[in-house]
Formats: sequence, C-alpha cells, structure tokens
Amino acid sequence: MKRATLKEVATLAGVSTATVSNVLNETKNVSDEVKNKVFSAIQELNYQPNIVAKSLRVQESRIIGLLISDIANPFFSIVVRGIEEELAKSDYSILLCNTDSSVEKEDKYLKVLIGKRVDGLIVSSTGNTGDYFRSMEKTGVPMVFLNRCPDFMVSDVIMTNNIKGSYSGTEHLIRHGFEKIAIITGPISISTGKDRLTGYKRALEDYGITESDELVKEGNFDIESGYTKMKELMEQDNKPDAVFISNNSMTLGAYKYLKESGISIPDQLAVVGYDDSDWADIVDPPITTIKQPAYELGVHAARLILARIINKQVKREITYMDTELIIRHSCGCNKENPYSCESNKLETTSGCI
Amino acid sequence: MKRATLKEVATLAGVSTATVSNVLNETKNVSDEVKNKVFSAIQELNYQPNIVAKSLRVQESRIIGLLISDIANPFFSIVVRGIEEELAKSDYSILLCNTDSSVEKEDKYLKVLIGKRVDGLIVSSTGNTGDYFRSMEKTGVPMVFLNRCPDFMVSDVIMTNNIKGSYSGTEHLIRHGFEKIAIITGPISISTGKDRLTGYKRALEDYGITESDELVKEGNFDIESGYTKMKELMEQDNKPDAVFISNNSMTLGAYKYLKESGISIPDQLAVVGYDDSDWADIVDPPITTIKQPAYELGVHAARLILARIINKQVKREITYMDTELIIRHSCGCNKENPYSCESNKLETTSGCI
DNA sequence: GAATTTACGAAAAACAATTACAGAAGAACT
DNA sequence: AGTTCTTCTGTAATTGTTTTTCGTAAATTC
Repeated sequence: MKRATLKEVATLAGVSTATVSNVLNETKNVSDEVKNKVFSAIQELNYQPNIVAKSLRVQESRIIGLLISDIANPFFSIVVRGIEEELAKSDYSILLCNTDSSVEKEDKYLKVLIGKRVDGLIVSSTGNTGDYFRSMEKTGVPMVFLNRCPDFMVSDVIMTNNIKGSYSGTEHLIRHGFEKIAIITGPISISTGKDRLTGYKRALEDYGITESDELVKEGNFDIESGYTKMKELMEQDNKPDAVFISNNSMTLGAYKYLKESGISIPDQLAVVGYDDSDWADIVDPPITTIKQPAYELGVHAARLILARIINKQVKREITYMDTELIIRHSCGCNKENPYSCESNKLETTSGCI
Repeated sequence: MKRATLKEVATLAGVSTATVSNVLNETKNVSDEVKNKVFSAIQELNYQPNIVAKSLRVQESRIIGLLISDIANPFFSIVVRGIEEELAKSDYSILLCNTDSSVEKEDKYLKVLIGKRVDGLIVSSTGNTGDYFRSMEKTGVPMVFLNRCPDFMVSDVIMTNNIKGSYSGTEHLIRHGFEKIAIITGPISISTGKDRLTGYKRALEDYGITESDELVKEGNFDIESGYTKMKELMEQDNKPDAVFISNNSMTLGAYKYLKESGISIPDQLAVVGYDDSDWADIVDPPITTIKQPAYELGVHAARLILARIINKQVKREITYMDTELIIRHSCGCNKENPYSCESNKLETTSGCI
C-alpha cells in the first residue's frame, strides 16, 4: 500500500503544503475552517507524516544511540529502562546496540549511528580503541559515557563511585576479621574493572593488610569467568577466606562453583558482590553486595544527553553517584542481627557472628 | 561542524555524484583509478554517508521496531539478545520500545514507528486495543508477534507452546501427589496468561482433580503481584500444598513472600515456576521450572521478519517452540536423585521424596 | 574497420517534508 | 479614501541521496 504524502493531503484539502505543515506542527496560525479541511483530509487518506523526510529537512533524527555491552545483564537492563522512560517523555527513541564489548561490533555500530545521524549517544561499553569514537567526537554529536569511559575521550561521564564502592565492600570483609581477602576483578583495561580493584587495594592498605597477587584474579565480567576464577582461587594453595567479586554476573558464576563443589558460604568462604539484583535476597545465602543506583544512572544519563542536545556549549560534566552496601548473609553477618558488624565496627576482630 | 556531502566529495574527487554513489554502493563498475580518487576525497573530507537521505530515496530504513513489555525482565532481555545478534548480521538496527504493557505507550510508540518508516516490527507486548496495530497492518509493514498475539491480528506468530508447558509443570506437581495445586496466572487478557491457565486446567482435568476457583489467582506478570497473590493464597482458608507460577518475575515475588514468612519450600508448599533464569539454581531451594528457549525465540523472530521484508507474499506462519521441564528441588524432588519422580511416574502417590 | 561494449559525466527527477518570502484580503487607523 | 497592520495562505527553494536518461569517448570484439 502506497502511503499518502503531505502533498496529497494538501490537494485533497484544497490548500498548500505549507498550510498542512503548519497545522500539523502548529507553527503558524491557521483558521479553524482550513484546519478542519486539513484534518478530514488526513483522516480520509490515513496520512502518517514521514519522519525520515522531516529528519532530512530539519537535520535532527530524534534518535539517541545506545551502545551497551550486554543488554541481558540485569544491571544494564535496568539502566536501559531508566534511559528509556526518561527519553520517552521527550519523544526521543532509542537505537539499541549490543556490543559484547567487542571492538568490531562497537566500530560497526558507531558507523551506522553516525550514518543514521543520531542526535546523541549514550555509551556504556568500550572495547577501547576509539578511532570511531574520535570521529564521532569530530562530528559534534553529543555523547555521554556511562560508568565506563575511555581515557582519551573528553565527553560527559556519569559514573558510580567505583573506588568508594569496592572500598566499602572490602572494608566490610576486613571488619569481619578476614585476612586473606581475594578479589575477582573485571578487565583492568576497563575503567570499572580498574577502579574496583583500586578500591580493594586501598582498603587493604588502609587496614594494614598486605596484598597478594595470587588473590587477585582478573575476570571478564561474565558468568563463566566468575566460575573459573572462583575455581582457580579455591584450588590454589593460597586459598582465601573471603572474596570480593566485582559484578553481578561473576558473583553468580562464583556462587555456582561454590555450590557445586560444596563449599559453604560464608563459613568456608565469605563473599561480597557488586551490583544488587532482584534475586540477591532469595539465593542461598542471600548476597551482601554493593548496590549501584542503576535506574537513576539511566535517568541521569538521559537527562544529560538531552541537555547537551539543546545546548552544546556547556562545560564537560563528570558526575559520581554513590553506591550502597546492602548487608545480607554471604559476608558472615547473621540473621538475627544483620547489622551487628556495623555496630561494633572496628572493635571486632573475628567478625560479628 | 558541518558534515561533508556526497556532492562535495564528488567535486573534490573531480567526478560526478553518480560515480561516487556507484563506488560507495558498488552498483556499477568503476575503474580502480577513479575509485581511489573517490576514496581519498572521502578520507580527506571525513565523509559519512547520510543514511536518512538514502532512506528517503530508497524507501527503506534498515530499522526494525521492537515493541517489548519489559526489557528488564530477564526472559525478554535474552530474547532481545537473540534478535539483536541475528539482525546485526544483516545490518539492521533495532529501535527499542519498552511499553510496560501500557496501551498508551504502545500506541504512542507504534505511531513513531510508522512515522520512522521501520522496515519491520517485532512485537512482544500487547495492551490489546489494537487501533494502531490495525493501521500498521494497513501500511503493509511486516510484523511478527512473539509469544503474545492479539486475536484480531493475522500476522506471523512465534510462540512457545504455553499450554503444553504449563501442562507438564502442573502434571509434575500432580505426580508428586499434591492435590491442592494452585496457580498464579498472568493477565488472562494476554494469550500467554490465558494459555498457561488452560494447560494447568487441562492437566488437573486429565488427572481427575477438581479445580477450585480459590486456587486460581490472576497476577500481573510482575514481582509485586507474585508476592501479593502468593500471600493471598497462603492466608486464605483453602491453602494449597503446591503452586504453579506462570512466569519468572512472579515466581521471584512469591519466593520473597515465602521466605519472609518462613514458609518452607517444598515441605509446606511445593513450587514449579515458568521461565528459567541464571539464578534459578542457586536460590534456596533451586527452582523447578518450565524453560522457554528465549534466545532461539529471538533468533527465529529476527529471521522471520527478515524473510518477510524480502518476500512479502509468503503465507502466514505460526511457529510453536517447545518448552522443557527443568527439575530442581522446589517441587520436592530430592538432591540425591533429582529425577526419581520422573522414573516412577504414575506409580507414586505421595511424591518422590 | 565496423559494431558492440564499457566507463564515466552532466543534469534532472524523484523521495517527503519544512520554511523563507511574498502576496492578498480584510480590519483599523489617520 | 488612502495607508498601514494583521492574519492567513501560496510559491518555491532546500535537505542529501539514488537513479534514470542521454551523451561521449575509449576499449573490445568480430
């Protein structure tokens, strides 16, 4: 079925195309009489404005590109909901690009995003080469990076305070009295991975615990690497008595390994994870974790990109959002008094149980 | 920064616009000599083809609209990954529309999708009014419905076999010997909700168990309704000894309630859920569930829509994909021999523990 | 050497909207 | 009555491609 055009509407209504456009966009006063003629012509032809033609003419697509590493990760999917709901209010649509953190997919998508003339770009993924990011920057399209930012970019960034977050998670384990605290990090080439490692190290240092390279495992932020890195940790001579795991997927993988091999949490190994989930409190045992404000992160990113689109001259903005330590039982806190370890803080030596 | 146009590339390279277009799209033979001139002009001007202009001219957007009720639901986010990976292979992008199953958001998005002239539409959400669906159908844009299809549509549909799935889940509980088996359904206005209820009823009927209206609760497919409906069930006089829950979010909500109120699974209440999740085997107790082939569902949907775009004349296709019963422990199957109930099937009366 | 094929240019016609500019008609003012 | 001001509406240019037509010149084939 051929779609009706504005021109056809105009001829049927007996007016000019300019007039039709003006009634549609309310850009100029049009008499009620003419308006009605136009509306009934629109009705009769079942006319739907062609937004791609409009985009070409007015040079804006009303589309925001969203470059994300894994939409199936609950953290990201909540972020996306935040973005979506905020953008929907301003009638922007989102073009979803799932990259698997692959440089090739990233570059490929960036290319189509430039071609499709998106009005802005929200990035929460990076394979970190950046040729296409640079050419994106040259085009002047506003970008905001979310939680991960390649060093060479000077765009807006909105982050959770990763260092502080992992510091508090590690600190919590230290206060429990654990001394051989391991960490499963994300790729240290990614800022998130690096920062969470930094927070861990800083906590150990502040509490006078010497760190051991053997207790630092670099994972890949996915379930599988959580599983294998956990396995490595528990099969080596220098076993940890607690572990801090840098994201939800790896925590899941680690849990799978620990359950499978009958290692009891927290008795044989205490764990604190990163990212809260809907299921974190019904697993066995419920996971103590660093919660990121995922939804708010998305909302903020959306607002920032919209602000940038309206006014491109604003100074670079770097926002840090705070994390929250959610205490459950995988760290060793007990059921009756889950906050006991917080209340007797530094005085404890052997934890709060 | 003003972007370079094809025309500018042409003049810089000293060739015609037709030629530049031909080298870019490889639509006609062009000598290497000329090609090189064009390429270096492109390089020099940092030219990026304007796809919206192209879209206008060739009347295709290379965008598939994706109407989905909740991207944060792990089932859907896996489906989306399947769709994304398949579409990426053919250089189609996806425009993400999260609807919350709200009629208003659905209509609004449908309108922008029509306006943006998407080449196809994958729908896994429905508030079920359908005025805009109908006008979408009139435009001739290919649509495939995924797991939920409004009755009045005659588009392609790809479904999991919901009736069979919930039948086997219910049957499993029956074989355990439970007689007061409740169900928490989704909205029965949605086909998924209705069909899963049908499967449940059919199983009860086949095994000669009289059904009770009190044991049928209609939820909303979200965590909260799982919680409240579970609560209703356990607080009424006619308590169930087992429950079948029609999706993952409601199962999660139900679990939360049961843990909170100290009801032991499966001793006091056995549960079988719908939708498998990464975390289903690490919760306490691990959830027995009906697994849908989420990723494959997405891949299939993507392939179908691409086939439709290429050839619009194909007959309507309705595909059913099979579910799988994943036996863990929430149903009462024990750890040592998780499949015992399957092996002594109908002979058991009081379950397999 | 004639006929055909190939490579390319120039120019213009789509594609479907927006918008600057101009013109006409009527109202309001001198 | 003539002038100015609104208020409405039409004309035509513009956005960046692709594609068609027509034409020319060189290369290839017979």
